[in-house]
Amino acid sequence: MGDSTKRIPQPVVKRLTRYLTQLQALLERGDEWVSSDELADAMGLSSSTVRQDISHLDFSGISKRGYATQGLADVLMRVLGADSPVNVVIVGAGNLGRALALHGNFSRSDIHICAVFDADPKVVGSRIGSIKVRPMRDLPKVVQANNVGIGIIAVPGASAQTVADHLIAAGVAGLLNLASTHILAPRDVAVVDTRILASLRELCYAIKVAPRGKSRT
Amino acid sequence: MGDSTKRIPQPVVKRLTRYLTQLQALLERGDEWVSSDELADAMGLSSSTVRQDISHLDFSGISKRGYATQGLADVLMRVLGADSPVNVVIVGAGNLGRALALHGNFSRSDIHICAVFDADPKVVGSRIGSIKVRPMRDLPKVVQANNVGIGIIAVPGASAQTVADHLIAAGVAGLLNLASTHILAPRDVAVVDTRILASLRELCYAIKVAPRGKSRT
DNA sequence: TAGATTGTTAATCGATTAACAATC
DNA sequence: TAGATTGTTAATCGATTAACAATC
Repeated sequence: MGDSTKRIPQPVVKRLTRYLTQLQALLERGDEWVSSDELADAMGLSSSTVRQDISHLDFSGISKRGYATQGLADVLMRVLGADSPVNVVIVGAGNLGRALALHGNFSRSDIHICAVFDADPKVVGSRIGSIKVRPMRDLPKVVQANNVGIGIIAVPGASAQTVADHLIAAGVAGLLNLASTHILAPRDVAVVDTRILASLRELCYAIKVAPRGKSRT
Repeated sequence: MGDSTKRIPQPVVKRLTRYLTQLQALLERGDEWVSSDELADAMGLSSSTVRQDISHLDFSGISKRGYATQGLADVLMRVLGADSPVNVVIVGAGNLGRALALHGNFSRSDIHICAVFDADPKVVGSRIGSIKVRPMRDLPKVVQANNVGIGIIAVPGASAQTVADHLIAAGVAGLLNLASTHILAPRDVAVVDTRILASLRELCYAIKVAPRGKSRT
């Protein structure tokens, strides 16, 4: 039985976000029930892990039938905080910042991008879709006025820490760091690094130690 | 002492890629030596973890002085496969694909983006920087001709699996998946998900359970 | 030398997996 | 009912941390 008072471990939270994505796909297909085994198969896990993870939630499946897709999705939304909208700002109106601001998935979700900022006066004032790029000095004002919870850092590594400091000072509670450098933040500010370049390096290592064709033991 | 025959655990590889980034920054600053403690501080780890990680490598520090920055960087490059160039293709010439193709960091590294593909005939033929967008039917040819090791999936979730299948059939050994859906691949193909949307959900959870100001125990 | 820092072992911690009784 | 699937406990596995002797 789930105990909503306990903090859910990070690896479990990571998987829960994936379950939610998967459940939403199942809902679109009209599947009313899903078993731990089906979920596990779809995401490359064992059914044991899935059940263990779900046991962190305040939600029960039914023997022989599995989990109610809609019900589980609802609980996950609530637990992950995906049921209440979050305001987000993006700093950096370069290619990556633009791509994120235009990314359709956000508009369909509870994540609302309410402003894009850039330090370059030449970029300030231009439009990304329906969003106007604003100067950095507006940051504190916008963050406070819109109760912005998350700042997305989409600037080169060299300025990432400075931008982070500004966002933290403005009052955001979480940072999504798209730059490749590590960011230092006080403990009460959550930081998630996407590290795309690092992921590529991981891949390079993986294909080096286990090239295709060479079967592993 | 490092044993180059043993596979390095995934969490360690992840951190090694970060060490490399950090070391390269230190090199630019001209630092010749770095201690486990300094590295740990810069990345929010303990010095014990850093030493433990480095012990996987065939590299020794020197008591009282630490690690030779250049030497450690060199070994990391070799171990991670960052010393030999890798050819990469991007599938999807949308905002995200374009952003990646134009991303400066790659050109400065051993990662070489040699082609961008798109299924949309309206996009095929257009240019992204110096790269021309090619039709999907050219994929197998290009992958084989350039010995492409990694395919980057920058398409919407709905077509991600199809694109993955094409890339796998063409012969890539690794996939970087920027779509939010999970991808199934044979065991000899490495897959790394970036899951930007999932990272944002993680952040939502983090700021929900531990909002700023509410000090944790 | 004395002190700082590595390399490594052992202890702790936490996550995953296996197994199975409970149950629909 | 018989069989499938959950929920949960216990066992395993692996990663992190702590500690400290070796060493420059």
